[in-house]
Amino acid sequence: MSNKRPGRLATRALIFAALGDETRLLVLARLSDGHPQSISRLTSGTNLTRQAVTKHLQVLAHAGVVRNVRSGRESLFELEPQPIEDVRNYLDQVSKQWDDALARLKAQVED
Amino acid sequence: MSNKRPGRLATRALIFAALGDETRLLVLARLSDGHPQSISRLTSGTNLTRQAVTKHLQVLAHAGVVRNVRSGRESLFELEPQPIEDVRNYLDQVSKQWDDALARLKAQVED
DNA sequence: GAAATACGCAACAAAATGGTTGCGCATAGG
DNA sequence: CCTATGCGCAACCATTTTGTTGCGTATTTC
Repeated sequence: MSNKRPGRLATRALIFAALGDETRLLVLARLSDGHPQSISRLTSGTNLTRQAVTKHLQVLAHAGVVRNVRSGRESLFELEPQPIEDVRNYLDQVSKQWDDALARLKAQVED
Repeated sequence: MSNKRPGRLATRALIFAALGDETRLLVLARLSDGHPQSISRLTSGTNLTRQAVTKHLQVLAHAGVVRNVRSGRESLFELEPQPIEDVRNYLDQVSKQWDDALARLKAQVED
């Protein structure tokens, strides 16, 4: 029984990796206004080709950060907030662990 | 005068990219206890070579997520919380924009 | 129905990434 | 002093990523 499931850590790494590109952050910012947008629309404003933007969108979609909906001849993408929430909470947790650890170290020194 | 400065977006992309790897997330978790640790120590517990871990640490250091301090013959690494705070706040902002946008859309529909 | 728009698929190329091995140097400890 | 430990550097390799071009297909629009 090999565990083929990605695991939480791998999932988070995937999400972070998806966010680790300037173009994709730009796309993300554009989609954060709540309006689904087509690939062509998202392409305008970048200096890339439509296919390049398509690939970036697929990376985001594979990480679950974005969802695709087909409408007529257009392929619309909208933001999916849940994965972002996930990594946001994760970073909160890391920060908290760090703070707590520092507090403990400081208390130990002052003892 | 070309602007050589990375820019906020590029900086954030760099940080996210640094977090976008399972091994590096593991290292991060290990360092979040506040204790600086040597490369050899961080290598134990992974199935990688010391050089591989060194490269991962360099990626993290280049993103500013981690800081290197030399102590004798050991190269210690400790977590640097500021970049993590930065992207954490950024994700907060994205989430808020999304929520606000949805609220506006909903209000418009119910109108 | 013909032209324009939006897209998908595939092949390809260049560059970045993730990892290894081999080597040499510095420092700690018996 | 000599040995073991911890690192750094460089070469090298395989894979993935990032981007392009070319072409075919579906859907509007006139």
